[in-house]
Amino acid sequence: MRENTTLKKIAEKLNLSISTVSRALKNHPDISPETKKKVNELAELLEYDPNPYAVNLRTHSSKEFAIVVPSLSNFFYHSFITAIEEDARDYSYSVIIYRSSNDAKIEHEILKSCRHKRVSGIFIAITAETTEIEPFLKLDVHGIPVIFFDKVPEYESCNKICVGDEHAASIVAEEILNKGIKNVLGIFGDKNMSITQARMKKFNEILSDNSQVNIKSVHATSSEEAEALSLSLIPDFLAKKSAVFCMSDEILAGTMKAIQKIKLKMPDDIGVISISDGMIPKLFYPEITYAETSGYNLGKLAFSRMMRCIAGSSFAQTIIDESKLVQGGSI
Amino acid sequence: MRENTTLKKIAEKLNLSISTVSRALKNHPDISPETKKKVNELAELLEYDPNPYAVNLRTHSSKEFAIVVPSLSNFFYHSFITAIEEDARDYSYSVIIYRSSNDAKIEHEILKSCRHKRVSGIFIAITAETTEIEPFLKLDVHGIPVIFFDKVPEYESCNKICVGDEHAASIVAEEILNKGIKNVLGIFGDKNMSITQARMKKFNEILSDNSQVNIKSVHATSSEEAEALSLSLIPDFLAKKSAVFCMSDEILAGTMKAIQKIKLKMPDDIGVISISDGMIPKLFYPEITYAETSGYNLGKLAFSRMMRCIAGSSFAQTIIDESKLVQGGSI
DNA sequence: AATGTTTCCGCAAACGTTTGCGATAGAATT
DNA sequence: AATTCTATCGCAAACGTTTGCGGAAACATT
Repeated sequence: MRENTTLKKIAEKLNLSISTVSRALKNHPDISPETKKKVNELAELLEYDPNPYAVNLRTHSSKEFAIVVPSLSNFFYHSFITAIEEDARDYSYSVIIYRSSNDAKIEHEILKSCRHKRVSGIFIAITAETTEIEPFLKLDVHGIPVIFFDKVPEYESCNKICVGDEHAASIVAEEILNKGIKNVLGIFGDKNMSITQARMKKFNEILSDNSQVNIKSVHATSSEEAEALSLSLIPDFLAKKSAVFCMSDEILAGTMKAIQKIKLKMPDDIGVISISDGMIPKLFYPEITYAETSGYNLGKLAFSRMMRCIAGSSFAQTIIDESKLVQGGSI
Repeated sequence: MRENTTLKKIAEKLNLSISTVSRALKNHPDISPETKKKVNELAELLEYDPNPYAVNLRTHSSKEFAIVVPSLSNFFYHSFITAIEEDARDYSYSVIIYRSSNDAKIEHEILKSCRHKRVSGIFIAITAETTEIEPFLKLDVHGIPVIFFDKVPEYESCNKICVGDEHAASIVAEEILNKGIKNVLGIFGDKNMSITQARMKKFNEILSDNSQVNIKSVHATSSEEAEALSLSLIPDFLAKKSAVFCMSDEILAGTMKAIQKIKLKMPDDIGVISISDGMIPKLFYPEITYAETSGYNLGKLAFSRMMRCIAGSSFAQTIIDESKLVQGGSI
């Protein structure tokens, strides 16, 4: 096992002190140009790279961000991560990705590890079962900023970056009105999730304003359940100009299975519209019209908020990212 | 910013030396049971956790694995990561995930970072443009085992865990023969990729043995290209008992778009079969029959290989994971 | 009572940096 | 010629651990 080159080695070869080498490498004004040149050349040759553990031990700063997500099999998180990584690179931070598996215990361990590694900051989408926020506040006490995104806690005074659930639901509802749809089947997710409540409230609100539209809302907690509901309910909707709204990708997947099974054609037999990050909707023909929730945008917003926190802003803020309608041909 | 508790603080409160506290915490036989009890209790109370930077600086070991993948939006890698994380937890290793974005330069930086962090080991699926393997060999010199998976280099003497491309292609071909298909359109990926060559060779080999089957092979490098090819070629196949084989999810997505566009019914109008991790095939009705390449299996195999390496095995090995046919109803 | 064994614990060095401070030389100022 | 600057550099402490070694009791053996 070959050893890494250290300041000490460079110092010995050049007959200098360790401190001089260290300063030369960071372009400290105390060091003469000639010495700097010599040191830099040898460092280059020996492929010197500072030992991050020693640096951190000394300086208490790690120049790395942590991103914690419940799951990775998700286009939305993937594009969020992409956005963060892009920006982080510009500021020469590196990013490490953690996966909580939607398990509060694992999440807690990850947090602890982040604390001890003294990461520079944490971006986190909490698990569905996360109830305590003290651990997060504790991180702030330790000087590690926490930016919540997507799945955020109820707690008020913390930094949250969310997709605009109300806004997404509203542009979907508007589109339904525009198309002159008279019958709507809305399939929503788990009743207890705040995302469900927000999307459903706004959606029903807008469509109820228009007395000519007939709405039926149901809940499904899995793709299979969405499929079963679609199979049993959609046939009743075929008589008149109608559409089904799927609140999420998971539900959309189930509904599409049913539509294929009954051999319905979009948009004539039935319209389909959803809220999505855009991956699933593009697998079908015609492509599904959807309100796009952009993980990428969210990432950009989260990063700039993070940098502000690191710069010293202790002011907590909730930022909402609005989505835009992407036309498929399904409605 | 509150400070973390250190050995020193515990030592002072208990009027002990730092070394005694350290040893007590690791249950060293030199320490009396009473002292151990006192120390452990106070450590618990103060939420002591060793500073990983100090530990690493001292011991040169980090107890963490790195997983490097080109992309995260991929069910296959996701299940690979899941498998590694499960096993790592059992051995109290933690895992950090890096994303190379299919960029050799970024990959190289990640590798450097891994080296300086002295991760305990690296699991990596290399980028399409990775040509040099010296950096990987250098890691081995530094005592960091590297296990390649999925996308592996040509280089012989290294540890590789791959899906059995030949085997997957063969069971797909067998299924085509079983179903009595006479006309086959095979859509393969980029000609230059070894995975394409392996799958195509075996596929054509088996079907050619059977003189009654008529095969046409084409290449597509994107989902859109696959769709275009499907649109133009599939109509010619409708006359007789025929099927299309999609080498990958990307191609399958394009082909399915075309099939929906032409309004064909599976399996009567045309059969569809593919090699996949299983996510995309389940979005359609009927579900697509596919040879399953399991990231999860690969992960388990990779991990046990890794542990053997850490235990000292310098013997390089290539392990092939065979896949199994998952029946949909598409052929 | 003298010696040998345990049992329990502390000293101090080391890992590789960063950084405040002091030291030395020559140059510039009186 | 005595003094003050300035430019360069080195010393040493600190970050929080781990660990070889040695030391002092307490106990057991002659």
